[in-house]
Amino acid sequence: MSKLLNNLDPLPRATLSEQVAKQLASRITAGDWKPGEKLPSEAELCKALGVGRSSLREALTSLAFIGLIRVRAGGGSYVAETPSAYFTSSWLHSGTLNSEQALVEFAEARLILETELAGICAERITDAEIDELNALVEKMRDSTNRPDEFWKLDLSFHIIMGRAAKNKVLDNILIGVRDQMRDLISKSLLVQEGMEQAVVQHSRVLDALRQHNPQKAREAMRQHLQSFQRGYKVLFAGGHGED
Amino acid sequence: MSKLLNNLDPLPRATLSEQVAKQLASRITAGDWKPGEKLPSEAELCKALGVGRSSLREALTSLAFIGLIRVRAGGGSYVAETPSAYFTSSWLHSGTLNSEQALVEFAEARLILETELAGICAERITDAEIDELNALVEKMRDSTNRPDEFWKLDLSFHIIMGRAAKNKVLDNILIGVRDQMRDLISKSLLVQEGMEQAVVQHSRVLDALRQHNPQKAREAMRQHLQSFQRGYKVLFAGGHGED
DNA sequence: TATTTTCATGTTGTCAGACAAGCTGACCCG
DNA sequence: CGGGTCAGCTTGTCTGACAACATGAAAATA
Repeated sequence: MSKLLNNLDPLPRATLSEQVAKQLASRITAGDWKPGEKLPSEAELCKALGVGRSSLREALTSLAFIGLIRVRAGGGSYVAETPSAYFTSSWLHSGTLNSEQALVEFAEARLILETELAGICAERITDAEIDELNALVEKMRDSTNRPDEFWKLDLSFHIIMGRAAKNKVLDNILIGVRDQMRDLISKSLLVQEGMEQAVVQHSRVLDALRQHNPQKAREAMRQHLQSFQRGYKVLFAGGHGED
Repeated sequence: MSKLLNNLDPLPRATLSEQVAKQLASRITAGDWKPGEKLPSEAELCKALGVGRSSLREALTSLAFIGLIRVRAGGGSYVAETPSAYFTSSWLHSGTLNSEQALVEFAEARLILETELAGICAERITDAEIDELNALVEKMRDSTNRPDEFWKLDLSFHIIMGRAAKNKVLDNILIGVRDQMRDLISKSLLVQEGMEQAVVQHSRVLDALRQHNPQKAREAMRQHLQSFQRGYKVLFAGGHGED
């Protein structure tokens, strides 16, 4: 039931309004329209894009909802001055992760976030949560020959840690960042002895958490992620030209 | 032209589809429909909410765009199993920042992010960027009697630092977090000698950046933010019942 | 002339209807 | 019992219509 059904991209049969939304979004982030500038009217955009008003409006309301644009009834649509809100959604939808630079930045962000999270987690984790993590590590030990199974356990470990840190804000941010790197994470485990290493490293992190030692937890997590980074760098250097 | 036009909430003249989107979103996050569950059909929702299909669909496509729900053509709408993407937008639209707990979490997240950002910034900042920051600190020195002016400079300082760190991912995350705390940040400067302190602390951070000393930069930034936290804690303890 | 009022025009908000495309389950046939 | 067919429901998209709103120009007023 779960052979290799894991990473099948749900074939991009995107709806029209979604395509329009993405296109407009990338146009805006690319700078075709700058913050504060007025977009063409709906009628013009419809004609230019060759879509009906419904589709266009669904796209515009989506962009307005995430705060990329601002629409004034009767007055037109404007690129928001502070498109701060956009950061998550833009990652999600416009595939920023193809450039190596973006990848490096994501990895760095994850390293920082996950390291510090481990630190505060060490201060706040409960015994029950420690038991959960322990069970996971045990399972991981038995799954080093099943990559797809293993990577789920790996992810669970980090998710439980996120909960155990008792900071939903950080947890959510980290979930978003991880989500962006999902494919990469699962692939990097396939590199050489990625999984054996990961087991050892996770159990080191767990030890530090068990001792409620933030400094040690941070250090263990940092080592884990750095070796992960080495893993995917090999991957990236090796398989360059897809899409 | 800019007297007290700063923090005027743009009077919630919300569009119908926006109201619907928010209502459905809060229903979902509240657990009325759980991840994986099927929402009622568009026709039913229209009748229940008393809105036309356009408005409802604009709401649904917005929620689909941010990944809260998944819509299958001909098959219905379903709450997404992994609503991770939602975190930003949920902050933005449903005012999560009223509870003290959320506030503490945001402050902690900001402390971590901004501290680490200062660290990598120290490694990568250019001379031109240092000059920019220096000019800002000078201006701050002369603005300790104009809070609204001062807080803009304060914000600019952090924004330039964000750029100088050369990591857009972290920068964007931090922008989002700061955006959530915007009101709080500006208010906390009014507390006692908030601004005089801030000038000193910013210049300490700047010194560390000028020396390209990550450790020192982190420490200076941590002190800055911790004193900021003390500031707003006073504020929060003092003025409890607004709204 | 200077200021205010009015208003025509363009733009967005919302509704309703129509049809295509897609999904689902029941029914029927081999 | 297995498999194909089809009716009915659901979403995707287009079109047309009208209300609400915004804006700038023309007109009325001081």
